[in-house]
Amino acid sequence: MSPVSLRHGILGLLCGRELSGYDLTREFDLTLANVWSAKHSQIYPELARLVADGLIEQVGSGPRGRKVYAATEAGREEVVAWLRKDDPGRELRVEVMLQGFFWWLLPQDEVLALLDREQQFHKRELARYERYAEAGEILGWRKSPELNSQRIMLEAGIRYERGLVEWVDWARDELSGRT
Amino acid sequence: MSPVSLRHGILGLLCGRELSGYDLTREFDLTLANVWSAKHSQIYPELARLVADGLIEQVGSGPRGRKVYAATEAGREEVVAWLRKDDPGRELRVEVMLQGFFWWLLPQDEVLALLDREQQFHKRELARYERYAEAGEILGWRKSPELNSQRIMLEAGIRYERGLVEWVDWARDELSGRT
DNA sequence: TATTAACATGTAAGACTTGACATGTCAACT
DNA sequence: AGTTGACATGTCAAGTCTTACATGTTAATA
Repeated sequence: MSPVSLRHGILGLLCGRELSGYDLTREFDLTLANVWSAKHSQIYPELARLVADGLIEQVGSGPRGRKVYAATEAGREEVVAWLRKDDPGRELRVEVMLQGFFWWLLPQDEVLALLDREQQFHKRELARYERYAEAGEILGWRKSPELNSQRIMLEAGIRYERGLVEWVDWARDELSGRT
Repeated sequence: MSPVSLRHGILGLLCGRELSGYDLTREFDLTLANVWSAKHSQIYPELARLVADGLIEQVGSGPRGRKVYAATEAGREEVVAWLRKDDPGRELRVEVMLQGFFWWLLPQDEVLALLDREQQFHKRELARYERYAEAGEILGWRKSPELNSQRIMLEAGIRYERGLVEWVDWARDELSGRT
């Protein structure tokens, strides 16, 4: 078997558009990386496997050896089956949150500094997402179903970041001996 | 090098309490799994490496071959250094969120059903966390700094789950052609 | 007293991911 | 004409994680 979610991520993107390995890499970096990251060193071999399995096919080529792929009918069916499967993974794996469990080992002022750092990070992410949402509002998310799904996931990101920004305020209060 | 975050997660727990491999496995399952999961098959070998590196030591034993460990001074320093490192990982890797990007491939009624499923899941998680928070409120989080850190991370979980529950409402609205 | 469930530790193969290595093309600028 | 940076594809070793295998003990219950 090949990397199951990565495989389906690639396949899903190729259901919407024709893309090269390079395009896919950028797509993962720019948008999907927020929930599932992948490097080109994983993507290229997977493309070869997907072709071998008849789930995608090369539909064109371009300068610099560029190869463009699209999902086959079998590929679309595979993605849909994946979307319908019973229990998709919901596990998180976030180092900084693991660290949080051990913050009590640091002096309080350092913890407060770390909380500031986290809040700044999440504020920046939030702003980035909101800019992106606004830009999309203008260009029109409703144009394509693909963009619509993207908008919905972007909203999840916005709420995630907003939640963490507010969480830091709460944590600061809690630490600084709020009554 | 050994699994860096796993190693520090174990080490962090052993800074607070004396625990066996079995205890650590349960601890990961019960609380840490929400941000970083680990199986016993990873934990036991890592314990051996940590002993070899002088970061923990066996401080006791019990029935059924139970071995109890605690962090050494060097181990504590290692954790603190880890907590102070510049950019801890913040990447997420959530299959169901990846799937969301491709929901447009399903008919709308199925997407609404999936959203329901997600909301139910997150409502249950939220309830579980809130029960846990309440229980802790009674028993007193402020008793130990370790519990205090745990409470702060629990709050992050509560806000995370609450955010996703509310996100589903938003998404439902968006899909069902809100004006 | 027999069975079951929880306790307890470990190993190994295979799956997945990362980071480094490796190579080469094309367009724009100096 | 030379340089730089973005485009573009690929491989490999090492690190990380999961699943299944493997074994044995202790306490509680039937």
